[in-house]
Amino acid sequence: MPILFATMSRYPFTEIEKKWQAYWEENKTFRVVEDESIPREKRRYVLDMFPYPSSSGLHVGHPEGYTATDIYTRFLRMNGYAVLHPMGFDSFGLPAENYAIQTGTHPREETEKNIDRFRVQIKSLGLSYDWDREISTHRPEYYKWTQWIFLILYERGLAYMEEVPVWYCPDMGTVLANEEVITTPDGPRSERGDYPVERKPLRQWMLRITEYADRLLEDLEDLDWPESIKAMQRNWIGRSEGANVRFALAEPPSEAESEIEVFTTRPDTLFGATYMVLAPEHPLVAQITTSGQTDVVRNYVERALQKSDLERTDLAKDKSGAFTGAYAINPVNEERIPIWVADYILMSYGTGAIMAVPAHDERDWEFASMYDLPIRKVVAEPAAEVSVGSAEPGENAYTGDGVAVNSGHFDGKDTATVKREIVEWLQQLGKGEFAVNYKLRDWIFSRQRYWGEPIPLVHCGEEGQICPVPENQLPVTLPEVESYKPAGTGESPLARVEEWVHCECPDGSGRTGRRETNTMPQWAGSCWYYLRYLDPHNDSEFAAREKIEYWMPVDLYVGGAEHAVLHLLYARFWHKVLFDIGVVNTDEPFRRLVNQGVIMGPDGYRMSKSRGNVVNPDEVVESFGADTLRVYEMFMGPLEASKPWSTNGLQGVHRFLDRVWRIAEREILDDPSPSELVRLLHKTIKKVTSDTESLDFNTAISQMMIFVNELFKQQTLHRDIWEPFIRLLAPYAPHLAEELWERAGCRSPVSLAEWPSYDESLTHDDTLTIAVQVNGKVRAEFETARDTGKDRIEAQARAIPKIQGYLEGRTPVRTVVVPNKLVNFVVK
RNA sequence: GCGAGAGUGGUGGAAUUGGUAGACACGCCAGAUUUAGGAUCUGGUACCUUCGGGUGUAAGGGUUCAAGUCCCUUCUCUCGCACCA
Repeated sequence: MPILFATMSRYPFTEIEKKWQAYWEENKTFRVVEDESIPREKRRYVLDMFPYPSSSGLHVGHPEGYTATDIYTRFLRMNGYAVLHPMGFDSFGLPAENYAIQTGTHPREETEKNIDRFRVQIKSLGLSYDWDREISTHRPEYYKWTQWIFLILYERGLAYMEEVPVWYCPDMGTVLANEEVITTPDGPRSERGDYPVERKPLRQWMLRITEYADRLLEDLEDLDWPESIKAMQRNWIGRSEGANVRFALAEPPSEAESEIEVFTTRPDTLFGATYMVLAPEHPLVAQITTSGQTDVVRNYVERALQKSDLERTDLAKDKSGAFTGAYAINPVNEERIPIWVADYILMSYGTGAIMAVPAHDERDWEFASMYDLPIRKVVAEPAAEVSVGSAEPGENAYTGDGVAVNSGHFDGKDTATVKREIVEWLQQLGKGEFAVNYKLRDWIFSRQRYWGEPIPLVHCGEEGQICPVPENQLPVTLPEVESYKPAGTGESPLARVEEWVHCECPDGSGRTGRRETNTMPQWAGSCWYYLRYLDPHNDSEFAAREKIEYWMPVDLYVGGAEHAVLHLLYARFWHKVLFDIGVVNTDEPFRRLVNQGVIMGPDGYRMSKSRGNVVNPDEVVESFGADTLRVYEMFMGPLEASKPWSTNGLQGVHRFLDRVWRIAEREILDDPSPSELVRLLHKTIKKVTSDTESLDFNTAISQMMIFVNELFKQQTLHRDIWEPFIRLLAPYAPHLAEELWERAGCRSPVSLAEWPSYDESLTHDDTLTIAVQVNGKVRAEFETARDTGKDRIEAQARAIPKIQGYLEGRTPVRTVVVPNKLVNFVVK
């Protein structure tokens, strides 16, 4: 299916675009320096999510966000702002390494090649970046500071090593974070590369992001971010309040293991706990299982551990479990309740054990029904009569709030009160306390890969004491290796480079040490890149304090929603750590966030190579020009909406720019334009100004089209409207605007010209149309002067013969007059 | 199931604080130009109509002089999370 068609254009866009790109580059038109004479409120930091330089090059999704920020940046610049608008590359990552494993070429080679190609492509779009600030995360000058930040985390106890069950990918030979694993019909797989992954306990570097959970949650409040993204982050952090409660074992296997601790959000239902459940991985399972139940339990646990996560978490499947033979004592009523093991309880959440209250939890209800366990109602629905007789379980679990029943001296109290009082009581008994739990886990930070930042630590001496590499020895650079394949031992390829691994301990003791061979995940470099742009060539600091003060925080951050949780949460976490040690000036990095929508293929499906519906921006630039691509992508619809690509729509935009070109072929006259056109210009300036400011680019373009259509109908062209129009067009179609500006004899570049202003009085028409309604239906219209008085308008409306016909013989009820809009006669 | 967002012509989409629904663009129709096609230009284009008008913003109800916009109920779609105790 041909996506592009040849076009007969008389507008020499290729020539124009090359010319002005060269001009901007030579003159460093968009270079920005910290100038203290520019007041704070006239500085802006407008940021794009930097790309991973993949081998397939730019796709049409990239120009969407990049054009949006570019238009906004150019607009601000023309309005006298100093704007920091940088670009760089997130250049560590798996695809380059996988390619290296296959071909033997150094990932750096492939990466640099891709970066060069990306840079050319990005420049061909006429984006106004300050290229002097370009960064790439794989360069030692950059990752020196990524390592430096890691050491801060390490020194503050936020990085630690632990043996954890992790997702291990045999094909890639590496560990992945939970977030990098996706559930598929074929079981859990890696997000990147789509390889199967499995659970395996391994020693890993972890980052204590959970320590920041509350702040990451609370500080979302004040951010100007899409509600959906905030919701996703809240959900991911998953804070829930409740209590930890300890149940004594009826027959403890040992002194040390005499109780089971559970987390519950419903301590008020404690009297309804009729059994307990342990996760199959729970360490107590083996200890407490009675001899008679050993075989059953062992079989069950083995089966459960072999299940993929999908099987285990499939909601549709029936619950399963096994009785351990052991009993626990409910602390509130001394009741003996059975302890089961079941895989609907996850070891990774809470304490890996629960008290089951089947009457008030759907999952427990289902399980209890299946295994015929007792169900006791302890919360009566508020509407129901609270009596002993109504305290029988219904058809389903009742999970709402209500009034306590069957709960000893708590009977009759409402859920909120019981929650509080029961925990206070448990506290006195030493059996429990209030507790908060999070879904958020600590971040598994190490990867057994080559193409990432080496973790700058050395394991020294016999005991393997860990010594950080001091700042003056950073960066710890990647050694050359013979093979990029993982060591196969669960270690990275770096482990095989003996001369690199063996080193002197950096503490100066002369001991020998072994370098940490794990590398950081791809997220590391992108956690702080927005700070490096501030001061990209500084080799004594990650960024100078004055420069941070000058620009931060980021005023507008635009990128895809796919980074809603991971990148944005990690970056916020690192930023808060940097804030805590006092090296950045704000506790949040990105004040305002906007997600551009996905551009779908012309067939309405997500673009993919296999579907063959991928639109290549290079081809669009070649056939229609970068300005057409820019304006079209912005004209498609609201920035945040996902929308399908349309080649016809693209041609429509091209036609618009071509018309502008043909208007420019007229002789420019210095006498004034017809007043109607001047009015239209002022309306256009007003609308384009406010729409550009609010990122409503589609409607701004529509207004420019209206203006051009009108101007096109005129036979003449006057300077008084043409120059302001070119300036309006400049952020959108910068190449064309530069060319027209030069041809109009103005001083280049228009990119740095002043944004046009408008005269409010010229944005309104002198006469306008008033609609006349009878009982809310429009029956007539008439023209009248602007701001005509209410009485006069009503009289004019009443004088219309047709309206008289409607009013005759009817009783007037009231008349509503909205000045400059309408008259509504209400009659009976 | 939970959370977030969205339903407007043949299509993408416009519509200040409630105030003439469908801007702009695509597509389509007619005409001009052209040897023809393409390109370009002009005009038309929500639906129904007995040409008076009537009906229309997912469906139903409500508030109001007036509802795409506010409220309630239902349905559908997209995205995210998903046995989180």
